Amino acid sequence: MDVIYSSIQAMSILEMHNRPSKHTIHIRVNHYNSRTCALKFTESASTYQAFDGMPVSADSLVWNNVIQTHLGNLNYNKAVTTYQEMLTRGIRPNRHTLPRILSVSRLSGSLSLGKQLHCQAMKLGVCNDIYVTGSLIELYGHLDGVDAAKWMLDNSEKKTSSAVSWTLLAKLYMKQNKPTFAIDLFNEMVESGAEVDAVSLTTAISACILVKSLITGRNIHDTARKHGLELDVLVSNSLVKMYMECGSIKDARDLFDKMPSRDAISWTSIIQGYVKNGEINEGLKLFRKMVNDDKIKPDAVSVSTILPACARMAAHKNGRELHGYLIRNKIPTNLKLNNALIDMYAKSGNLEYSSTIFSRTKSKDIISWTVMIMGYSLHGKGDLGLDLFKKVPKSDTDEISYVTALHACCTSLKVEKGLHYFNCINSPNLVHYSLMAALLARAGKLDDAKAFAKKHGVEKHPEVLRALIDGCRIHKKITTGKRLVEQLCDSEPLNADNYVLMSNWYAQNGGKQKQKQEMVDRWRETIRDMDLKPKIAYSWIEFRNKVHVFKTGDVSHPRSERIYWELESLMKNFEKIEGDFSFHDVDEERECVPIGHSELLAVCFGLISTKSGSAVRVTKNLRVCRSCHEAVKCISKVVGREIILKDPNRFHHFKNGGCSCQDFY
DNA sequence: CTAGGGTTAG
Repeated sequence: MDVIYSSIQAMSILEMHNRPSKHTIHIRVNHYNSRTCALKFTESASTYQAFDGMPVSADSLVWNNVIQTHLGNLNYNKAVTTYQEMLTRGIRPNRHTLPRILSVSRLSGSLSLGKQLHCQAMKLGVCNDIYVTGSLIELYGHLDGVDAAKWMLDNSEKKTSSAVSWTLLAKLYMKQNKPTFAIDLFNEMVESGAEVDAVSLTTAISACILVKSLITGRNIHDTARKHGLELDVLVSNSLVKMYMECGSIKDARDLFDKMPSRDAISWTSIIQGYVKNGEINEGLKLFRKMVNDDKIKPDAVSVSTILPACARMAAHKNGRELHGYLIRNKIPTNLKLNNALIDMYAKSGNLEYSSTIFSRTKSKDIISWTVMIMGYSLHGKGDLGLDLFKKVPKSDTDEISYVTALHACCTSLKVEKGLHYFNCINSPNLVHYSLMAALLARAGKLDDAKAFAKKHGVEKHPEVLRALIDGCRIHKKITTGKRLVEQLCDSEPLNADNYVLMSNWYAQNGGKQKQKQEMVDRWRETIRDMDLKPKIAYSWIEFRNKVHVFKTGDVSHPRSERIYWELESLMKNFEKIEGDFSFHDVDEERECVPIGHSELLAVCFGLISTKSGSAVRVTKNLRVCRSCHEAVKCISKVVGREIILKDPNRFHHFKNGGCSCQDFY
């Protein structure tokens, strides 16, 4: 209170006397390279003899507070004027003044002011103060490059350079995306005998996370142990995160369990780690444990780190549980959290909830619009998405919102509109190009699509090629498609999925059975010979708060036998209904399993586990294959239930023998 | 009287 009062008092005094002074000190602007500037400053030190006459005054405290207040209010000009006024009045700046005014010069982006201040700091004899050194490192680091900052640290008196200075510099390296430099710096610091503290360890550990080096991470863990800081909450939080990011869940968990006290960050990072590794069940379990056992209230931030995971996993019930938690505990939501909820519900198949939250969100930003439009589009409701896009304030649109507009055009096959929106984009990027190519190709305008790609010089790009291939698949342009797949393999020779695509192309379109099989086998061999690893297909479904995962031909599920029995009896039904229904011998997943594709297993598990009439929601990590798509259409009719299948590209709402994607998947 | 800590949605 006193501080505030004295600041106000000082300010009013200053304002009263706020007229130009007769003896303003003129400070020469130095343009020397920062590596040499300190020397030059010394040479020109005689310019600043004025300081010598200044008495050390208790008044500095008040002035420092005024500068501090202006700094806190981001009022840089006023801070500088105050500092000048201070000088003209003969108040000697001290080691508390310089860091503040140096921050002002850094934040206002003025290197020349900073250099003048550096010079004054030397003249005033405060240059070796650790706070002054720190702010100079920050100043040079942000305005004159990290090398200048390094020079600062190297030339500061080692005995005064605290861990803070080292850490500041390490942070600068990390901003420059040079985490190895940060790690080297940390090791140098340890060797130099400077005190190792929690923050410097944390910084070094986050550098390890960037380089994903478990070995380096373990070394730093050892250092932390030696200094007795292993269980410091800051250090162990970042170690837990490091182990998770570097792929050692076990180390992360061991340390986490050892921690004497955990905060919301500890819990959030271990949960996020599990979720990132696909172990969403364990993540949710820990979330409940955090709330119930540790009595920690996750805030909006920690919930919104977990929600996107639910969105990715399409774990609708889990996401809803989190949402329910927020409501029950009256946790104040913010726009980001609301957007994450809209996105989560849309991506996990519950558009109604999405649009409810969306319409209740008062101050929408462009992300709110984007996630909602994308939500509609993912569910095959491109028209609704486009209606919504019309309502987006024009000034808010950005490149990503146009991505959703084009996506919506794609799902509703609106070629003219697509072209119109494409022309509205200031600087289109590859995503826009490939969506446009996909739109044209899907609409059957394959030549236009190719011409479009060529015109923009993206005709060889994998994403564009994939879009064109899709068009060929839908419109049965078998020969053109094959050529494009070959091009795709040429342009990405190490992507196994391309050869899988090639193999499937032959399997589905390759003419005579024997010849077909030969080609399929040949491509399989290629994949094996090149030692490439195609993605493994799996599907999952939520049941009783757990996510059940199925791989192709999976027999590991406890109810496996019952699942296959169900599948076989359903198959008999299709034959009756569809006549010549049959599966392809090879599909997009490389496996030669006639039935037992992961999505069918998950669907059947859903059918036998939930009550009749309710919708079954399944998610798959790869695109659903054509035969499964047909099969699920039939199943929806036979069992009279809605089946919602999410693949990486879209949602398929199967109902009464049809699909929302209208076979344009 | 003062710097360095984890960053959340498309």
